[in-house]
Amino acid sequence: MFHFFPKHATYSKKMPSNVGCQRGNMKQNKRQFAIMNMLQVERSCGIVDLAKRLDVSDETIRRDIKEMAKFGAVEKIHGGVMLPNTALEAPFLRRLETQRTIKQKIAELAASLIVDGETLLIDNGSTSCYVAKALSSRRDLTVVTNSTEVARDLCARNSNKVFMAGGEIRADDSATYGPTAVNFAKQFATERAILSIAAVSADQGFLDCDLGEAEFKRAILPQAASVIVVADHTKFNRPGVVKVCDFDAIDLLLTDQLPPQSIIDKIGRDRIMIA
Amino acid sequence: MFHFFPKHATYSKKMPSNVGCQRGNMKQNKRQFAIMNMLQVERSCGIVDLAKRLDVSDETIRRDIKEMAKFGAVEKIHGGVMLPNTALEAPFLRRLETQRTIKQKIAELAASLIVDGETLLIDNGSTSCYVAKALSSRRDLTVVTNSTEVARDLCARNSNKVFMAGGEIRADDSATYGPTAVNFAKQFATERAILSIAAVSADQGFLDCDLGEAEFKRAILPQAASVIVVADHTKFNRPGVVKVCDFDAIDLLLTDQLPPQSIIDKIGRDRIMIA
DNA sequence: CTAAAAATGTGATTTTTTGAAAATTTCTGA
DNA sequence: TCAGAAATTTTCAAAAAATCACATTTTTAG
Repeated sequence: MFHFFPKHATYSKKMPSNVGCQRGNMKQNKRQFAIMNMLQVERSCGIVDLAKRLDVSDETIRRDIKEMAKFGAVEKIHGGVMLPNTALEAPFLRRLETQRTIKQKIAELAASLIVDGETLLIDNGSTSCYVAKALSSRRDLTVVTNSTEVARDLCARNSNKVFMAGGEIRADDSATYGPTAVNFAKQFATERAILSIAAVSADQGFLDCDLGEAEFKRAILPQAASVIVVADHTKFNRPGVVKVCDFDAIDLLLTDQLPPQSIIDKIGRDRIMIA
Repeated sequence: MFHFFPKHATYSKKMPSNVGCQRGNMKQNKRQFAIMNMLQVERSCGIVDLAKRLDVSDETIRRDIKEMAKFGAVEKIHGGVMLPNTALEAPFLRRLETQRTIKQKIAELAASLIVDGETLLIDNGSTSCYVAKALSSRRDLTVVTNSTEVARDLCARNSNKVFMAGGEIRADDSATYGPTAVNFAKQFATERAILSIAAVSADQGFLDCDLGEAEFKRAILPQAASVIVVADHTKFNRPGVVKVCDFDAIDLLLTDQLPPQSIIDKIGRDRIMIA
């Protein structure tokens, strides 16, 4: 049985972030998930190589990929597997996988601060996406976002209300940016904003790598009564290009490690929480 | 007994944040709560692993899981548990499954009419979604849509440009409706529109079951130079509630079987194509 | 406090999954 | 094209996990 994907679904293409299966086996499932991840990165993998890396026999890998191939998730080739050409994936989903555990931890912490019925602005970003996923047990949320990923995660459950900003969708991350998105977001006033950030610099404050992203983040800052920034430790004193805001524009920084002293001095220890 | 959820309640679906239990024992409850928490973080857990971590026997964990699974809170898999995927998926993905083969055929036909570089309006609807999927080999498309599914399918590849209408997302189908979405769509002028339709009536023309949907469809009609409607044979002379448009508003009907003569007479045989 | 009910643990039995070896097919390079 | 190598399929035994039945402990209720 192939468990990575639910039994009779049709797959547009992609590795679902929410893995599921009707029945089947755990290890198999995890293995198949791992194989998909490797494929996302490497496009094709050899059987023996996979067997070695996952520490199982070639046979097991063959059985796995046979199942996966049945669903069109991968294509068997002699000696290995590859992604079907229809499965060319947004690089963004790959980004979701890097530092997953850390980001999930931070997301859990963020989610724990949020209660049922709250109103939220959530931007697009891999950590933000995990926050959305971690909010799965909250009810009656009102969420404004420019991210299709966040929107889809939250809209289908628990009587949440989700408002999606329109505009041109960036292929990169399936999110909208630009004036339409910004103007849309400016209509709202929420209790909180959850922001992912690309870089935190002691000198410059919060930075981003992309102008459109930075503009959107800047636009939503004033719309929320309280701003939470989520950023893992790799973001500290890393180069950024566009300034988003100063330290005093945010209320809370959620991260996984205490930042360098220079940054702590600017934000204030009491405005930093470690997951 | 499963205590994570109160005893005799009916669950719409999901883990409530306010855990409760009428009776039962504390340890069980705590264990099951703990399992849910771990699952939120790790998406799947092994039985023996859980047993070790919670310091009880495998059998106990199995019994817990069996109870939890009865309520659909988790799914059993060989060797462990995982969060159900179906619960997290939008209900409309399920709808995608009904009549899949037929819809795919119609979608293939629709896609074959479209060339690289074209500009398209695509609404939300299960057949429309299949059209988007069938367009995977086209390049440089410009697509305007109110459907997150369509948007995500098309945005990540082949240098397509995708414009997503903003607005409140309907939980039902992860698409946007209402004035914001309509006004957004009205900004565009495209070569074609692809419309899914809920019902085709010889007397009334094209109908839909939902006011918001119908309004959106009506709004995009004048924005496209040519309108293609996709509808499988089950839609013929089926009841609808809201009128979308007359027969003369569309240029082509794509379907899988020749409609009843009464409908052919209205549309004209030359404007009907059978997949 | 005590008896009944429920929950848990233990070991035997059955089912499922995995790994290893043999048989078969496919690929590669002369 | 053919031989040898590599990969795949098949088969079967061992290992892991699930299920079942029963003894023991804990919880509940009178």
